[in-house]
Amino acid sequence: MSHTYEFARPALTVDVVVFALDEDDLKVMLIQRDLPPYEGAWALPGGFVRVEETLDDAARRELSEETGLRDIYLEQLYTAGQLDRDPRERVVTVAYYALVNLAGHAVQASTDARNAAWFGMNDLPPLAFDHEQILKMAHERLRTKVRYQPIGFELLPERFTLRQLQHLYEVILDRELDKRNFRKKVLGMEIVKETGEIEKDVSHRAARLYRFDKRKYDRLMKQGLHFEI
Amino acid sequence: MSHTYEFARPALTVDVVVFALDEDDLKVMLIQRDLPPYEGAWALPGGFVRVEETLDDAARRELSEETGLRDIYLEQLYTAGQLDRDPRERVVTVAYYALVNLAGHAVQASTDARNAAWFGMNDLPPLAFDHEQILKMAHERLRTKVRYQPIGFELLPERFTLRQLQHLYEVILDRELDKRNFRKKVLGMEIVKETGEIEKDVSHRAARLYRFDKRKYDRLMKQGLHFEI
DNA sequence: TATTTTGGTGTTTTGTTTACACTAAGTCAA
DNA sequence: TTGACTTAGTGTAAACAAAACACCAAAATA
Repeated sequence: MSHTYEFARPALTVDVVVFALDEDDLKVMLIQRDLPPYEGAWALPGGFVRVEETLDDAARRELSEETGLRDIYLEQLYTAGQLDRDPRERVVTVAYYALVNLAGHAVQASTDARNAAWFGMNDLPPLAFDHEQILKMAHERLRTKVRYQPIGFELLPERFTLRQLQHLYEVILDRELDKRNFRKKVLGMEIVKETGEIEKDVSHRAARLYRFDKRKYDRLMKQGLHFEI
Repeated sequence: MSHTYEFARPALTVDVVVFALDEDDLKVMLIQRDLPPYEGAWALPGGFVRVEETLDDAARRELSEETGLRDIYLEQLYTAGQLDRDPRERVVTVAYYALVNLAGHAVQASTDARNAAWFGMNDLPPLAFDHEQILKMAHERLRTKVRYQPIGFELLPERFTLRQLQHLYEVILDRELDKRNFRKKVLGMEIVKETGEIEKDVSHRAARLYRFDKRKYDRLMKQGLHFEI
């Protein structure tokens, strides 16, 4: 079935920059394209927005179809509308970024894409379309936002050590932080809570496990308080 | 001439929240609709994105057609895609916000809209579509962004007094600032420059006129320095 | 049981932010 | 022309926040 409109309409897509964190650095999920244009090149997961779904729904659906990831933190980034960003026709894309903890979510490439894989931010292949630009913007947004919104926790397992949390900030902000000052600050804000447990299977003294206390955070923010790292 | 596609496509529009500042208050430009839906209601200026123009171009074109405003500061806000935001059909809109100084730009309602007018942010009429939500978001963005980006200057004439600048921040941030601390901070950052002139036609002691020094600002930012009010 | 690795903890110094009040310059009206 | 009024312009001290800095404890491993 086809659809006819009085005026020409741009196609509308969503693209998602999915970030994750491993021991060493920040990773992005990419998909190898199995269709022209840019056949064989790596690209952000994404696809067309259906007329009966919201933008957020479209982003979640594409992510689930192409990578198997679901129930993850997702936020709109910006909308790219250059005239020549797709060689076939006018395509406007709403870009999102997502944060996932590697431990909790196994990735499986599925029917839509030949291959899905994680790439280190310092080891990226050439990307299709304007995806390099979108990725750059997402990275920048993550860097600025992580400092005043507690989104970093989305990259960690539910229970984490303060070392892991500090490591997260060091990787994202790309600078070293002082252990004592960091712990003072985080614990002082009272937005993480001890679980009473300690980490297991490590070949050194085990650290306490904490979890992010969202209730407490929301209460503090309502009082006009301030989160900042 | 009509256009046919294999899959249904949402319509794509742009909407612009135009802010200005007068002596008392932050103002927004609204347009009274002369067509259904929401005939007679006030709405943000905006309209359909043409297939051969970028999103920014569409926003500028609509703004110019509907309000006569041109060459003003414009920045993308976010893209709204709820299913029911327009009663006629699925419409996705890319929202922008714009800043203009009232002195430099006379507003003229033109053919597209019966009427364009400024409204104080504390004295808004009911708005068409989801424009209230978009406006709220734009206001929030302005409040946060003005503190760490020198966009406030866009709301002032090219030459301004420190009193005007302080007033701007007080209105946008909705709190009083200390005169001495404010001046210390602004002059200390060295991003405004004395023009050597003083204001005219005021019925009290005339203040010095300054202008924003963009070159200096860019240089400071390149050195990794920080703007914050 | 000695060695290695990471966990966990306070104090001092430095810089930043806030609070606060008076004199100077010009306008206006009596 | 003088007195009253309005806004311009200026510095210091106190409070608070950020940064620098080093050692002992606990657990694992050889």
